[in-house]
Amino acid sequence: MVSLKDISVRCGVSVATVSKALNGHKDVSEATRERLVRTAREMGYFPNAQARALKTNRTYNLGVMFLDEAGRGLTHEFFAKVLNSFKTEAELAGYDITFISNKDIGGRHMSTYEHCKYRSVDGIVIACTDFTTPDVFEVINGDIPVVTIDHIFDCRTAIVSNNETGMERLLNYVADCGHKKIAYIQGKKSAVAEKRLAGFWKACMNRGIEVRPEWLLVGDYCNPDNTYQLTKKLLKNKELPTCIFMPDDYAAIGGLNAIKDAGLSVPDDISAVGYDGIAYSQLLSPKLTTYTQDTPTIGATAARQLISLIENPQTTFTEVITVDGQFLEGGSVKKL
Amino acid sequence: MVSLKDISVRCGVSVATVSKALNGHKDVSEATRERLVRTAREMGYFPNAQARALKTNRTYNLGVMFLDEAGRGLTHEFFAKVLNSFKTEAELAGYDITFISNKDIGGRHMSTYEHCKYRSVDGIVIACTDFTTPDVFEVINGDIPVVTIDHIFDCRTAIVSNNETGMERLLNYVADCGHKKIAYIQGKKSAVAEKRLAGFWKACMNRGIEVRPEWLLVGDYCNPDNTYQLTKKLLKNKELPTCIFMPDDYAAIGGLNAIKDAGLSVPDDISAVGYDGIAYSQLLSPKLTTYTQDTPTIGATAARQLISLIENPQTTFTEVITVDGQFLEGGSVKKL
DNA sequence: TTTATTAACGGAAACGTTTGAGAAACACTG
DNA sequence: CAGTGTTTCTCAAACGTTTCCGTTAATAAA
Repeated sequence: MVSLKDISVRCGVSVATVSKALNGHKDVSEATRERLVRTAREMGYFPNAQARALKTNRTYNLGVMFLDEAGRGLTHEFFAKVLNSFKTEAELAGYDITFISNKDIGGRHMSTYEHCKYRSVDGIVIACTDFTTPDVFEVINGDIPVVTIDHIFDCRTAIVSNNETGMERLLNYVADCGHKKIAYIQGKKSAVAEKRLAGFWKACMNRGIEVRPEWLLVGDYCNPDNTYQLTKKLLKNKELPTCIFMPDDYAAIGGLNAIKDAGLSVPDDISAVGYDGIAYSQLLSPKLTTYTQDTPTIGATAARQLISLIENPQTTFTEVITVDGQFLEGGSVKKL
Repeated sequence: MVSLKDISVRCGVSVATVSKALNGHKDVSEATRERLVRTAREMGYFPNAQARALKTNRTYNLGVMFLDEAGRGLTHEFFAKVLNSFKTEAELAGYDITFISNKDIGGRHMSTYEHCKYRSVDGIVIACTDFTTPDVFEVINGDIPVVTIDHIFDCRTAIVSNNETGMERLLNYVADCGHKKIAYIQGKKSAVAEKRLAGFWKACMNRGIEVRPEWLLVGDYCNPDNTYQLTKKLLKNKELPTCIFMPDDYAAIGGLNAIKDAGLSVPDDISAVGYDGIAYSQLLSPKLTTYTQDTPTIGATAARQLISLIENPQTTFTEVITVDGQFLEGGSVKKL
């Protein structure tokens, strides 16, 4: 690989001058800068990322902390989509991304935060299903810039999906369709689950809809089997709800199967809604009525905020940014 | 961060000795090694990855080149699953992964290979839908260890799914069920598509099944809309096939919808099979009969091979490793 | 006792950058 | 013309490692 030194000997200047010219410093004449930049290009020069990082403590690497209890990781569609847009936006600014996690390296255990230090990432984005682990706390309390997704910590920037208003929107639609007997299967205890439940309650109050405790179940996100079981249980009640809120689109598939297996049909006998707006949901028939999370914006915003935090530490304030999703009308809710 | 120097002053030895002790060199006494290792642990020492890389030209970073024409990236389930197991296996050996691609950084365009050089990755895994791009060739012809997934280059290790025998297995099952009139929608031109088609032809020959040209269509992988259209077209034929081979499970959803929209039912009126064995396929009703690709093994094998190539360049030979999948019987094929 | 060998450790250069402190040259001010 | 600035460039140290080579002391061989 061609180094600064190679360019400097070719052009008869010092290494320092080449470095400054390429980095746009002021104390180098326009003529020599132009000459140096040109030969650098001709010789196919690229800065050595390691050497640069060693000097500047800036790696142009962003750490990505993705963790879900099921261990689906990248297979989790929400994560995958957010990561995809995060990555795209980060690369636009010259950053690459590195997955960080706790791991054993050379017999020595390394926490996630230690992993970050080891790799010297410039910033970290956290998107976990569980934000209460020691690993998360260690990162949050560390001195590396952090943005979190769908969870709010004090003094840290957070990008959150509008889970509360999204769920309100969904319920209002269902109520508009004339439904009054509504069941709700929520995902596992988490900030997201609480926000959605809050939106559900709030909207029910507003619309004068009674929320029956026996129709309020706690299950898992992204777990069709679990939702299948819970839906089955729900359908054993004396009085059936006319509409079921599924934890999310993917889990909903299990719920829909349970309804079908019970000899009922969607939406004629019973209606259902999901959450997320994943691609699959629109391939079902009927299409699932759901609320799409704006994953492209969430990921891109997270990247922009994180990079701003890194590059302008003094002028960037930690804040909570809410990203609105979009209601998606399918055919899974019957108009009564 | 605590450095080798910090440890050396604390213990009253030279930096060189600390380095050697921690790296398990022979010329340091057992007593001092033990002492140094202990205090290193106490002081929370971790090697500085940049400095080490600068000296050794080893970053313990593996480059991942994922590219599909649709730009789905991580959202592509096959890629996501392979990457997941690749990552897990790599981390076990102390490697992290970096996504590599061609990009513009600081006004200067960087090819994928240049990106690799810039980041000094130790090895590269390529999993693309299109292996004929200049970017791929540049990487293949470069001097960094490479393994490819589902595509074979001369003198490069490849991990390939058993697309040919997998498809044979699938056709044999369908033939066993009594089907003789079979349609086949293949994915876009690629090594994978060719292998599968070869398996299909071969098995048809063996079973004495006639392959009619009007039942042989070329479409896209992972594109339900496209498969919907093609299936619709297929169903307009005078004589209908009794079974349709869809490009893959995900695309199959579109195909199944087309069948349903034509007023036909699966498998009573027409049978269908997919390929891949994605989770979603088993949530359909009827469950899709398909052939599961062993993504965990593919990813893990790729990682192990790549690391072996890096760490034992002399004893590791480039080879083609075939990973077998598994036939998955659903209910989408009618027994005639 | 002398010599050769080995074990344990230190010195110092090197990897490719960045950057503050200075130096040389020149132009301006009063 | 002395002093002051400005522009443009070089020097050299530093970042944290690794590794070759040299040194010392101790031990084994002769």
